[in-house]
Amino acid sequence: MKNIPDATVKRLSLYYRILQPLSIQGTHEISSKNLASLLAINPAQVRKDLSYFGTFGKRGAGYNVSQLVAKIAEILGISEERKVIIVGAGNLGSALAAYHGFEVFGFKVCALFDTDTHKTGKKIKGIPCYNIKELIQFVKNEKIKMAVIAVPAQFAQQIASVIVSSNIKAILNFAPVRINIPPDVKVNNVDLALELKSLSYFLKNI
Amino acid sequence: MKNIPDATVKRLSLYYRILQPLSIQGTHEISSKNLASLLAINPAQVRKDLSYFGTFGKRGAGYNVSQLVAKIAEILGISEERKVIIVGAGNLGSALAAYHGFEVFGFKVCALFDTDTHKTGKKIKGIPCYNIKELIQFVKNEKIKMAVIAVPAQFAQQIASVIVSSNIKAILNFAPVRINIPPDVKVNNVDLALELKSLSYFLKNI
DNA sequence: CTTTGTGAAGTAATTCACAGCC
DNA sequence: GGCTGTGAATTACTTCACAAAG
Repeated sequence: MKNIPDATVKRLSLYYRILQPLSIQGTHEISSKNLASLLAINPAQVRKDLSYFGTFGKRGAGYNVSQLVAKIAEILGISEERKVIIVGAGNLGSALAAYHGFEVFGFKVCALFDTDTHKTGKKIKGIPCYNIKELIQFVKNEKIKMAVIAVPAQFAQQIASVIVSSNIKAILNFAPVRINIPPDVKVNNVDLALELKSLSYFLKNI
Repeated sequence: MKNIPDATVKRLSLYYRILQPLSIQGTHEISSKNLASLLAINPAQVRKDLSYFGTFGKRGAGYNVSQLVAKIAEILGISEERKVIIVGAGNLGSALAAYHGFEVFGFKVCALFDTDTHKTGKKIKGIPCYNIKELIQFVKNEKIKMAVIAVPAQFAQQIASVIVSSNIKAILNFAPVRINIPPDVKVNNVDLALELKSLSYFLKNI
């Protein structure tokens, strides 16, 4: 497979989110123009993104919605449910545990991990919380493939190392530091303060 | 001012986050090479980013750390504290309210807004929660310039409209939908399910 | 010597524009 | 007529490479 831009993969998610409800409510076909206008992007962008993975459209008509939904689900690997663990059961971690956005889109939060003995051994928002010492075994038993880091910045690196040694290859990092990981592990960073700062810059320059 | 790439502005935040602690612990100077290696990026990138805003370095020596910290703070508009409101006092909203990452970087969460009368009129994690009807007046009185949207997808657009009519020009949107706003308003989207999906794609293609 | 600042070169992503098909 | 698929053109971003300065 060719090198697909990261931006393309993220847009596929957006397409899916638009198309899935349309498919359920019975919309048959959609043109790149219509889909693009729903996302305020360029129609050629939509066509090019899809063309990386094959040719799904009908000239003169557009794309079959339900076919396209199935195809994107397959491309993104969200046909089956993905199990996720969250490390850090503080404010952010437990909010994420309870966040329904994840399950709606096919991700199941299986467990929280923390070091605080006031939290471990209990359920938080319905999700069991374990000690971080149990992480590696749990990941192995439950065949977990994805982890979310929601610990304070100063612990992020050591947690990342534990996660990597558990053989997880995909990490969503909320800690406001860049973490060092082997090249075969993918990290997506969600950096809240950074987003606010970039807004702040915008405000300064209106 | 020329067109500064969005990526440059976001990197400035990263530079700031590295430099600020260095400045406090007394590091005098830093070269673009050193700074770049701390972020695993190219030294020329650092120099080019900074050069958009002026010439701050000393040839042969590098950059004065505390000067640079002050300069970046000024560029990003984080010299003064920025007041922020959060709309939506559910799991995510209240977690964000309690998230210390914001205040550490100079943002103060002044209020939460919700429609649920079980929440309004109370304090949540120490932050007062008001009814959304009071939003416009509050923003005016308190001179709020930034808002965070943490409501479910189906309400995001109408909340965005309220925020826009309150004359706020910068929005951080956590709802998993693209919201339509006038071109003079800046929206940064933080899309958690999207980040997970892009990880999922990565896992499929190892 | 070292390191900056920056035009020029090189990459990557997006958009155009049109041939080909319905 | 309408719309896709895609090479070509454009735009945006990154990296190189070197003159100028300490």
